[in-house]
Amino acid sequence: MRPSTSSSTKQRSTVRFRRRAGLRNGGGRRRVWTDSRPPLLPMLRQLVRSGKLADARCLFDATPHRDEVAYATLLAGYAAAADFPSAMELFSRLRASSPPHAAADPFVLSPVFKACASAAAAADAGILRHAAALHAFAVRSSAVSSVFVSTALADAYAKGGRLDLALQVFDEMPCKNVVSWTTLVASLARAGRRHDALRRFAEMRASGVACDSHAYAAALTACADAGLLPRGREVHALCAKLGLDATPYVANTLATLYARFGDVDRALAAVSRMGSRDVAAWTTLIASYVQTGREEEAIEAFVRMLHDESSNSAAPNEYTFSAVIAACANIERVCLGEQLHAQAAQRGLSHSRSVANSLAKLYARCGRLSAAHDVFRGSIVKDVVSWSAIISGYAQEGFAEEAFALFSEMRHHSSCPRPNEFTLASLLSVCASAAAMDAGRQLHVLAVAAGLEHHAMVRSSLIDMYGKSGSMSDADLVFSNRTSDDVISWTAMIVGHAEHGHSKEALELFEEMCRVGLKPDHVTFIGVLTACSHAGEVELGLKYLNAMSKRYGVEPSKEHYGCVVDLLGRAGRIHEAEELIGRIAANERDGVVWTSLLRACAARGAEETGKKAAERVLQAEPWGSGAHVVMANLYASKGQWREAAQERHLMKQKGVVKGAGWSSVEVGGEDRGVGVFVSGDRTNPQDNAIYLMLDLMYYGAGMVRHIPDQLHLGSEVELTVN
DNA sequence: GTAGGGTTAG
Repeated sequence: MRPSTSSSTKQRSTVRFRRRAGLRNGGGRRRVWTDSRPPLLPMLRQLVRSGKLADARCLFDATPHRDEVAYATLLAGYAAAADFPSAMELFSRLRASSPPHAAADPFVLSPVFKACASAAAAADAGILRHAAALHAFAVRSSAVSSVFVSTALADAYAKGGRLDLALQVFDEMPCKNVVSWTTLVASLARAGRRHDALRRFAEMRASGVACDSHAYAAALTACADAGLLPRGREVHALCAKLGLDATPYVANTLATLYARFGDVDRALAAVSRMGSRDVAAWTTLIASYVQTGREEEAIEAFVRMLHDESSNSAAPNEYTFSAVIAACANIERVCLGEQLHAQAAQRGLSHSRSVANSLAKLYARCGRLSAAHDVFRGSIVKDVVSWSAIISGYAQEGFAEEAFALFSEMRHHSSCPRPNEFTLASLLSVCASAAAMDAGRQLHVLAVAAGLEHHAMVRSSLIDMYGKSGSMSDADLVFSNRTSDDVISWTAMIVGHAEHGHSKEALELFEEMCRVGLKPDHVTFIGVLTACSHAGEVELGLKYLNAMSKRYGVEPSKEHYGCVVDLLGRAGRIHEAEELIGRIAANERDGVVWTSLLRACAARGAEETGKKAAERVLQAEPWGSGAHVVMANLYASKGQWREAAQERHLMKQKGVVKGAGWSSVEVGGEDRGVGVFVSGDRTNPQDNAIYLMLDLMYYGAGMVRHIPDQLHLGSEVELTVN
């Protein structure tokens, strides 16, 4: 081939690239092409492609004639290896040794920004200063008008947590193509602004840009994270039309979307559309099982994957370990979880953020908060998931103060992760169980500010929090303002009304929920049966219990039977209640249902059945004191003082101690907190003042009505304010 | 010789 031909082809293609890249003065400057180029490039390319960057660098350094193409090739290698320092060093050398236009070449600058983006994604906090300096250079040299350069720059800003700067770069792009649009969509979604991401996706389609599989994958991720199944279905239809639903990226995203909504069949169908199963596909499969409550199958799939590992290239990675450890967490198999912890450590994966996060969840879920805490404190980079995991761990164990302290620490942390729906939901659940509505309201404000108030997870937690704090009107306000429907929000409303004794509202909501096509779950039926119980609607309760499996496909569990046992017992239908207990699977029968029956017997003075129930309670919970107390009361109510005393004696003999009852109250003022009342506690420094106030209160109350003699509370109750 | 996407953890 004659050099002149080769050279002119090169120049034409360069001009074409510049036009496509949107460079303003596209063909304005010329490259100097040597007629007899040394065979540097093919060898360099080969070394870079096989990842031998050190060798590539030796070759590069040993070659006297190096043009921008050689620089760009090596820079691309550094970018792919996420080696920002090397990329920066090489770029600086080019700037120092060549005329300015060499460093301003989009082919050179783009990989430098890409390396920047990878470093930013790896939470390298110092990277933003470099990005800004390079940005300034790109503006001065006009390289920023290349869509390649500006896209990579915007991506670096977005991954470094400066979405504002990224958006600015996007806005100033002279032209956008499918890649820059996709970067924009993905950046917004990653920052938690999923609705904005979807708006931009719509804008992108309207602008006439042809979407590819990358674009659909980004949009589907936004749908899945925003909790928008219908939108996800629409996007699915769009990409299915183009046949893009079988590409691995899209298929995995689709599976995630459906699994997140509990539709394991569609999730599995999506995975099976892929030709071969790589690590990500295996991981998606395992994760789909986990998210749909099929943990055993998840673990089996993981084992199958390990068996395939030797013959296949699909070795589990950090994401896989995350998923399977999460499976162990859900079903509280801490021993298996520990083994996986060791396995991951052996493979050098235990310090990866995702593995650490699921380990924290595992230990927290299995009641080993200190182990969870160690994992959390031991992880070097913490993201919003790490914080949410540990906050949720404390929240689920009822440690409200610790949960809020961690939340405050998170908000003051240097990386300052934005709270998301998981963080808020965990904290709201703590507020709900502590009936701390003030804190709950503040979280509500935070949710609005973060644009998360319409997320199903947040909405249902808000409804639950207001309901449990006693304000059904606030719960109703949140519920009425909903922009989409989900089972959990409806259920929270039903349970809220049921627990407030608004049985009619609860049951009406239930019927309406079924009318709009939502499928009630087992929690919904707890609410329904509680409502029946509070209203004394025995027949209705029995009707719903029978309809559960027949009509709604929800198998009643011991909790449901327990509600109805309680209902029958309160109505005095003790025999039927006893019969119903017989319908609970023997291995599920626990002390709770027998306690319900026992209480009913006590209320009705049904001594014989009561004795039997008490026996069963004691069989199930030999350490418990409830049965003895109730039986003692039963005997006492019938004037059988000797039997009553015998029960008390029995308790003492067995060394059973009734745990101290406690209660809590929100304390306002400067140092807001939750005060805990506990019987027999003398730790409060202000106990004299508290005593005095209590005496005054009892005195006041005594003026109004007679205080029964057996309530010697004045001498027992003290107040502890934490 | 240049830019974007998937799987995970709460």
